Amino acid sequence: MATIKDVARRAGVAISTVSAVINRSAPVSDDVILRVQDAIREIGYVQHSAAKALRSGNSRLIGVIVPDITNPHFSTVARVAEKVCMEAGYMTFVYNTGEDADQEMRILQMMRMQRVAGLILISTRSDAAHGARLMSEINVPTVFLGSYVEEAPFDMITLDEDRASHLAVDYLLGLGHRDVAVISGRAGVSTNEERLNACRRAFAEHGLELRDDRIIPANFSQQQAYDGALALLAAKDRPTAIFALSNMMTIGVMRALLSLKLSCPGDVSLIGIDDFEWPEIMNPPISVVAQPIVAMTECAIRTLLDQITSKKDPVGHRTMFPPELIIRASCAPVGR
Amino acid sequence: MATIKDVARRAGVAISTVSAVINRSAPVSDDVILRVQDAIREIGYVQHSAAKALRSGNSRLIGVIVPDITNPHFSTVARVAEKVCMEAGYMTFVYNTGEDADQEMRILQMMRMQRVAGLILISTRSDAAHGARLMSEINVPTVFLGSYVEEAPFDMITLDEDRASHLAVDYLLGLGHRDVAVISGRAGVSTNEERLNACRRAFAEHGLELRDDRIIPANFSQQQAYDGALALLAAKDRPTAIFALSNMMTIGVMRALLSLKLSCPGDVSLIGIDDFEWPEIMNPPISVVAQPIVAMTECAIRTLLDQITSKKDPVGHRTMFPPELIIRASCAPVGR
DNA sequence: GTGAAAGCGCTAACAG
DNA sequence: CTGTTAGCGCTTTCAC
Repeated sequence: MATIKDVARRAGVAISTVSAVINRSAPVSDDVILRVQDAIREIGYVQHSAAKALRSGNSRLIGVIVPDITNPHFSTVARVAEKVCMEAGYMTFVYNTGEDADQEMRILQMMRMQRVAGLILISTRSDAAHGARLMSEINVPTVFLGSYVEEAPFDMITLDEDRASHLAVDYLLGLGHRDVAVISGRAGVSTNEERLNACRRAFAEHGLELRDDRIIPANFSQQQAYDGALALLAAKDRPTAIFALSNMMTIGVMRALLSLKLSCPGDVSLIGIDDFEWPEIMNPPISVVAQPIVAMTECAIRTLLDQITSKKDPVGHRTMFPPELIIRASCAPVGR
Repeated sequence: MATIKDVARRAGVAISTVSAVINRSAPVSDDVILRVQDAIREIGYVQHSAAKALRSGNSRLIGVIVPDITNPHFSTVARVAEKVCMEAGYMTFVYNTGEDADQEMRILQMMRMQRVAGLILISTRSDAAHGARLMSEINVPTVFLGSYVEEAPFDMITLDEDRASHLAVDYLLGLGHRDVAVISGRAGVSTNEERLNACRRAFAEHGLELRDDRIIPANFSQQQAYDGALALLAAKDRPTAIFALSNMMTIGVMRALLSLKLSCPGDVSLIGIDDFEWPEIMNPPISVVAQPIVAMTECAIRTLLDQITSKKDPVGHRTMFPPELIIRASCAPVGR
């Protein structure tokens, strides 16, 4: 492959001049710029990122770590991150943890080997012990997206989780539901804890209580939500409404409803957090509390890029985005 | 950041010894291995991929280029590629073309800058002119997944497209349908051309003809399929069945059916290529011709890794995977 | 404006 | 088995 040296020889200039032309890092006469550009085209020269990164100490690589790219929520994150980063001259490395903390650490290690300039992290756990491991493995600007981790004082971009749960619970209670079950995500993940605690608070504000046996843990997993909802709905004291704290779990509940031939919202009302791309083709079109994930991702990348550029330490600042209640056809007044 | 030099000093050995330990590239006494590993741990040394790549001429990077990661079909590709590559000690760069040929070229350029060791490519076009551009931009082992490109003699892993269309058309005709519309993908993409031509053949084999005005072009786009299906279905001579040549287009047709309040399969039968992850929550559960995308992706990566290792030129060999007809609730005998 | 030269962190060849 | 050394391709002083 052609090197910068070949370009210099071909254009009849010095190596440093070629570099100056490529990077616009020093003034060069128009005539020379043209000669160099011609030479580059003629011999098909392409910069060698690794060499550049090695010498300059800047990889211009951003790592994006998500639980599972197969979840539409996270593939949107990946797509937006790619776009915004590319516009800023960075490339993205998107990797999946599969919700596994060890895998997360392995990926972090790879990101370090690649000397990424920054990290967007959707972590697998939020506890302090995990934060400590994270801090020992991360030495670049990082921003948390959606969830955050104790003792890891990076900036974070999240949904207003409290408001998200309130929106759903208030809606359900307003419809007259009193026996509501909550399908909850992974214990120890901030997203889940905040949503769940907000549910408890929302019930309390109505003088009601969210009983522990009405909280069905499902680890953010579609399958576990299905299993949990199946057991819940097959019992004779089934709830009149279900609130699922994430998109995949909402799908799991829908499947349970369907396989039990229970009508929704006739027999049971259902609402979830996270919107779906084509809700109208679902049976039934589901009411949700949507999060503005595109805007959140853009904000996360911008925040990260800022931090990389400014080289100032993060302060653990949290930016919250407002959720939106979207009413479709999956909830009805109780006893209808 | 610590370098290999620091490790050597700390362990009291030569740099080359450290390298030998890290890469297992030369025999080293157990005692020394331990000392080196301790030193690595103590000072938190992490290999510098860029330096290693520069020196060794091997980036251990694989580029995966897909149309849109937001499409579940392609996010599965990304996920499987990541997994298989990681097991083989490679990292993946997943990038989206957005079905845009210029963007594809831009990505290819970036991949070249990164000196990727190989490429999995789902290209935006299949014509010879595009093939020529591709050949001038690609200088590493490459395998096409799903589609292929004329004049670009790389190995390819695809579905048995002929059989896929036959499965769907034979099924529909067997149900008595005679007026069937086909929602087709992007003209000039091999996948689409092959599926479409196979449709024509399948009709002919039944002594029927697939009229051109029953082929609705929709560029593999959900929105265009929706628009096309809306016009098609609003007309008074609407077809009794629709065959959509990809998952997103199937969704578009479903939305059109729903917004016109047409019953499926009561008024119109619908079948598509590509399976959905939770068909039961769709309204109605859709019958499809599924492709074994996980196995296909694994095969593509293995083929690529083989080629990288063996350093022998690709021969343009095509491996085809069998499609499977999955009957659910979206097709009924005509006139029911 | 241009050119020479040092060196980023690493591998691999070679001499001990 | 260990140590020395020459670059991989590039950026970046610094002298001209």
